[in-house]
Amino acid sequence: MPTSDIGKPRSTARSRRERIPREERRRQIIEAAATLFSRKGFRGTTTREIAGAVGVSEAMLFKHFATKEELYAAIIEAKSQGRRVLDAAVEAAEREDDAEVLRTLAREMIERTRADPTLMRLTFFSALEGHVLSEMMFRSRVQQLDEFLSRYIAKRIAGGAFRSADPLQATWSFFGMVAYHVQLRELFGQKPPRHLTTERAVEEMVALFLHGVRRA
Amino acid sequence: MPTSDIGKPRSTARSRRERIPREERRRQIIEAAATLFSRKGFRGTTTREIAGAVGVSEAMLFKHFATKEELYAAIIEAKSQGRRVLDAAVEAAEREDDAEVLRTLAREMIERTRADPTLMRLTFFSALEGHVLSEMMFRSRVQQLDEFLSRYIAKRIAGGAFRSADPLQATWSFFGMVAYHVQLRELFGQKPPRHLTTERAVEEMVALFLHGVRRA
DNA sequence: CGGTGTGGTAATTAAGCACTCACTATTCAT
DNA sequence: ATGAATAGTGAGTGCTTAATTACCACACCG
Repeated sequence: MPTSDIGKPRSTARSRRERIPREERRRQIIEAAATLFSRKGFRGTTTREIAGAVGVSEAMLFKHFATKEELYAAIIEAKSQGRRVLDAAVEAAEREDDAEVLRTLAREMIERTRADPTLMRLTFFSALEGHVLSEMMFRSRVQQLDEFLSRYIAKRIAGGAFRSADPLQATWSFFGMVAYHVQLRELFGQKPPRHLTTERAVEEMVALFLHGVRRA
Repeated sequence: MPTSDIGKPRSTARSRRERIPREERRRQIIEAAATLFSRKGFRGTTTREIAGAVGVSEAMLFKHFATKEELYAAIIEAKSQGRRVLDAAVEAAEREDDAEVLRTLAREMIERTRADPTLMRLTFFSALEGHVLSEMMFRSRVQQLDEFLSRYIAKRIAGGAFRSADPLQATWSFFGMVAYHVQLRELFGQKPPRHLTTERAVEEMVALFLHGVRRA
């Protein structure tokens, strides 16, 4: 690398200064930062890395976000804006098709997390790092699901289809099965035996929830 | 603060240089570091903080552990040495008291984590930060439980007491309920409604596992 | 064509980091 | 007592970090 041209003004080929509109750069930065934070945590990710990933100088980041903290907040806000998981389950709920309600919820949660584990990892990181925004993200994601399923279960109990039980605890139990399934695979890298496909696992969870394991 | 006595040898009151035997200091350091790592992660904790928490100079840490990484390894080793969770469950398993087996496991897991969340938090942090040792810790803690319960379930299926199901998936489903319960309370700070005591939650999990929720 | 706003950079700053070194104090066996 | 071990420290070292500054090139607008 020649040192002679240090400081010289350049207007030649290397000046690959792709001029990109404000909002799009912003999105690029948020996307790159989210990926990195989800992989290495807030503290484990440097602004230099983020800038590098976007292909832009560090100073550019700080034009968009005054502090690293502020960038983090922007990510949380962007990511917690996700579509509702339960659109598909609502229809099954109207038909009172228990198995299908559960199946749909489970499949949707598993599939989404596998497709993009960023959100899950970000959620755990924030919770562990004690970030103020953790609570917000967690609520927006989980609360609506809790309400939907526990309300459905309460209705089925009232209708006599389910035995008497605490609807909220039952909801948490089911989501617990699903969440743990996802954690084992996406977080702890535990690979299940070949015969235990996701399909199969979901069916077993649903069956367990509806019938239990004990005979008669 | 007078500057005149800088560098002067001191043998007076302030020289609170508690001389403590090697092994005990080592334990102190490990304990302090474990607490800090579990609160702020490996990357989020500085060697200065650790030293401060022990009440010792940073240089001292490095007399005991050549690198921060090495200190981390020592923690993992110390912490994964914990007694087996399942001693109490074994006896119930011999009597084939299904409910008691599950109840005991759940209670033990919940109680231990509540008493000292360090291990759980450390496990999540290592998994997220992609630490090599994460796997080790996770395995030593979880594997033996998986084996115990899935073997028990397999036996009960073979004996005709449980309906046919995948024993490993059933195990994960149950531990999922318990793990999620703990995570909600200890990690995400979700406080359950007053009537949902731990006792009650455990009973509901066990009942759900054994009978399911669907009537008849 | 000259100004002005804007997308961009390179170089810098101040603090913080893991880790080291030269040295001091305390213990304890002989 | 004395001296070899060992517990302990204060003051660095070199490097990395988040954040700042000063400056540059281009587009578009009158």
